[in-house]
Amino acid sequence: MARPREFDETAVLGAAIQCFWAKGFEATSVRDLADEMGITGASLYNAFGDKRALYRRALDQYVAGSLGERVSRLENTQPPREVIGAFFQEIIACSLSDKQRKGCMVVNSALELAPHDREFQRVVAGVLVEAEKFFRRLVQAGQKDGTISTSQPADDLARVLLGVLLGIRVLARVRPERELLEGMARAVLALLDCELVA
Amino acid sequence: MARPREFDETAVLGAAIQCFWAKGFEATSVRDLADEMGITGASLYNAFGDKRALYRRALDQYVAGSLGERVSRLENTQPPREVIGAFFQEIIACSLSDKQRKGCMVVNSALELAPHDREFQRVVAGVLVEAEKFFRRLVQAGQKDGTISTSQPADDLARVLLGVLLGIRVLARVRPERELLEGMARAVLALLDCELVA
DNA sequence: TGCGTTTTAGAACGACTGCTCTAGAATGAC
DNA sequence: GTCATTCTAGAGCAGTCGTTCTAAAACGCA
Repeated sequence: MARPREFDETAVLGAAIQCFWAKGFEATSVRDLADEMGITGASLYNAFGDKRALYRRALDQYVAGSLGERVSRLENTQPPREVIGAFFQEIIACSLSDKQRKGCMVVNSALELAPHDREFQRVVAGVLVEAEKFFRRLVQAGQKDGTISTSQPADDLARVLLGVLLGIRVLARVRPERELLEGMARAVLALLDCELVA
Repeated sequence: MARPREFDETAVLGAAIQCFWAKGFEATSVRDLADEMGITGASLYNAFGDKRALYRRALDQYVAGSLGERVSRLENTQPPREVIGAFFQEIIACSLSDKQRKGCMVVNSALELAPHDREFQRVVAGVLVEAEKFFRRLVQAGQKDGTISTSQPADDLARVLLGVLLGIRVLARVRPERELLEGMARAVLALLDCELVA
């Protein structure tokens, strides 16, 4: 019928992720994107619509490849308490090795786009709900088999795990210090092993 | 000698804070700023140098008026454990009543400017160090008089309090739900009252 | 009242923005 | 090979960006 597309969509989206992730939405120009993706501006608009739609696609692919991948890889392979510990270890490791200090693209989107854009607010909120549910499943399972403290409701424990996760992601972009990030994780994980006094 | 300035520097900085706080650095134009501040672009450049320097001044004034004010108002007026609780209550209250979802200008700066600008990295890191020290002073005092658990080192407790603070600030911009934010605070505060099992 | 200085307002600068258009090249179905 | 279609490259669009310039207005001091 017609001439087929010359580029691989997943691959060029990967390049777009790198741009948006490192510099944010506003600070990334369409020319930056086209250069990094190895296509021209016209092809970019033809394939993805506009800059905002491209960011949307890039964010989806990022989420699938980071949170999504991590959740499906870790869940159900170890006891729940260990999964939570391993999850935070991974987050800290990738935060500390992130020499460009890109942080987490979901968190970046939460602050730059979500507050002023209904669709992104919905999408980012959805991702954070999924993260919260992930923690809640693990906490509930751990409370059931006695490996996680029942002194706090599972809902609250899941919430605070999510909070510390976001805190680590923010702090790592400004103070990427191992002892700081590990101390935060250590303390919140201790909460899973605690009983209230009196 | 010469014609005096027609505007109050603190007042126009307040207007600049509102712009930068709500929209971020990149998305705020110098024309937006001049309009909101009620001065012309030329006066703005004459008085503050350039856009980046203006942001710097605005951030300083913001920090003094928010974290600085809050710390000096709350510290030493109640037992340390109560100060920490009151601090989080205030943060949650102002996050929930923030209809524009501006969040915290320090956190916003941490993500938008600090990773790519050495000076802002230093300034923001400094503010976060101050917040951490504030929490550490309170935890240490509480551990000394027996009102805060010693099951975790004061350093780690201060770190996790900072982490949850940042987490609340991020989450509130996307999911400003009372039960979610309060649950996070509830759980981390419970850690101050905990003892490890066995 | 004039002088020197510093303010002001608003036009103007080149560079860049997101985006579109015009060509022409490349493809698959017939 | 022909043709309709869809790709590519790159120039070009109007608009906005941060910043500066020009000129006039407003002050303190003599």
